[in-house]
Amino acid sequence: TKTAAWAYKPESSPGSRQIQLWHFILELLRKEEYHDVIAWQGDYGEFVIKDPDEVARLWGARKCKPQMNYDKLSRALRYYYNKRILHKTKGKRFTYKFNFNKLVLVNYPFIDMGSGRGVPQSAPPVPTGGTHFRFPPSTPSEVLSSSEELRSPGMFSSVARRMARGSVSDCSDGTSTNSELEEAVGADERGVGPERAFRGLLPPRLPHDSLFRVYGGAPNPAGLPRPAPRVHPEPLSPFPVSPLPGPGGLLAPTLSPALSMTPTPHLPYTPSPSLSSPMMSSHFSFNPEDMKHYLQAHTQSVYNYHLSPRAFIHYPNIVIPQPHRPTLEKPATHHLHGPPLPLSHSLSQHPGGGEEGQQHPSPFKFKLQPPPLGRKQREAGSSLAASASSSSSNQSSSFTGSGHITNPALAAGPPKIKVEPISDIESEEEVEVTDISEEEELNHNDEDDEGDVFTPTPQNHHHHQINNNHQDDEEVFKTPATPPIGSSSLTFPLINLKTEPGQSAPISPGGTRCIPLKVRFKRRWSEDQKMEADGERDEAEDKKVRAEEEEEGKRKEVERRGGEVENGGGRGGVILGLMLPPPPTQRRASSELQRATAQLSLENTGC
DNA sequence: AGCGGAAGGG
DNA sequence: CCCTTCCGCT
Repeated sequence: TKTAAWAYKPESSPGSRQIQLWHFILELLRKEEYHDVIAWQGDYGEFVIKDPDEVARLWGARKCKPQMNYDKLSRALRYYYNKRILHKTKGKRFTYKFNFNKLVLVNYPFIDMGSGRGVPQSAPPVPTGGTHFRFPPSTPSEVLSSSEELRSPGMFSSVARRMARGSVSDCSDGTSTNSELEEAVGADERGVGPERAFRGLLPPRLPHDSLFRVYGGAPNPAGLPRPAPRVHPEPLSPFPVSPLPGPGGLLAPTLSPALSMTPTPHLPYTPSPSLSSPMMSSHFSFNPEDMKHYLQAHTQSVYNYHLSPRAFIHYPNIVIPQPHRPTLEKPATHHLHGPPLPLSHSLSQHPGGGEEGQQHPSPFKFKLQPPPLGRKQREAGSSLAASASSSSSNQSSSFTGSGHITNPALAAGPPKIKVEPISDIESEEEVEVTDISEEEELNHNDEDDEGDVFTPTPQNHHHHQINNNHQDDEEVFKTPATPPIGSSSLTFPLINLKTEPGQSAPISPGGTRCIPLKVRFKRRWSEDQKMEADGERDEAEDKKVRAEEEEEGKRKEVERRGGEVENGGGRGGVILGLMLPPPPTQRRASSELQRATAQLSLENTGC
């Protein structure tokens, strides 16, 4: 369809037969068995290929390309740069970093990347950026774009089943290494399934991740007896689900990095302080009330963790009560303080609700959004003037075009840029999560976040080198923004919630108000952008990157001027999963739903 | 080590 | 589209 079709295709999803390299990488990353080969290391989303040859071998095995080697594999990885799925961590050998800014989970119904076992509950959905946030379709078909298999309503099981199996094995010889396979499959059969899906998939990060866990409503297929039990929320965890170490001793990161935020970007997972609040009911539903609670909890957590204001989720029309905090409290971002507020927000599970209706969980798939458009000139060696004709103007760019906002720099004719992989923009409709802009270098702490700060455009001065080395410093995490409200997308009624302009925005410890979605989105990208912008930008001043940046820059401009421009259209990101809350009618998915998460592994057929 | 163009395959 | 293969340049 118009939108990044390929991204939505099941084939692009984890678990699909046609595995994509990045899915594969993620798969390896989540498996402990491969920790000596490839593992998360460094910054958030950063991973190191410890054994390039082995990774290449595995990849080759999966793709049945015996001739695969790191040189080739790395070429493939480099193509991701343009897609913005990955980027290279400069200065670190064999180290790449996922641009989770661009990756967002889409439809991940219940992703619990948490501990395998337990799985608790899901968290309320956090809209990730898009301008139009859409709630989950009632029927799977809506969710699944076009896949035959996925489309059918009953398909959940089959899908789950398929997804459940996966392994990284060798083509020819039977060297298969799928350790989890059986387990997963077994689980699936029992109706459990997907919950473990993302386990280990992402880099460990802060507790907030759990907050974002989504819960979609998918129930496990027919009432299956739920074997194991869920875990309760960890007492110490602020959110319902706490990342408990998996059986393997590994803890499973829980959510998509894209959604997570953390004050401290360290690899090692650190247990979070506990927060549980009475306020949060144990179960989360997507009705306004619950939503409110959720938001409140979130807000509170933000406070508790001294997170940046940008972390506030802002749902339009919903006013989030301010957490009660004794005085302002720690504006500064230091370590967390001791006694967290109790916040519990476990989600629901009403077992009883009867067999839930059926909601089929949507198998989640990875959605990719096309990279920014923008650089499409390139080909015609000379004539760029007539560009309009040749290059298609994208819709998304449309708004951009409106402007007169041209950045001088941008205005300058972009040199040739290769469009190559960049897919064209997608339409804006859909669940796009686009519109996230980047920029902002973080000045430690939020601060300027407020109105959108403008991006430090590479105005040229060469800067420091790009090593990201110490970037640890900081990084406030960015929160996924909430859906734009105005958009028609909201399906459930939030309207009742009152909103007051004044109050609508939660205030950060520092007194900062909630920033507009757009801004927030922008912020989300900032981290990477920061790196990229500062670093890469310097180096790669000209190049495609530049084009992209420019585009973004324009966008920003627009935003700035226009204030909140609603649609953005912009660039998209790859979405790992977007969580869609269940429609009001079908809520209560409960635990079963949670379990609905599918196993991501891909299958490796014998070649 | 890493980058990215070019061509080709499925 | 998404690599895979080859390759020259840094």
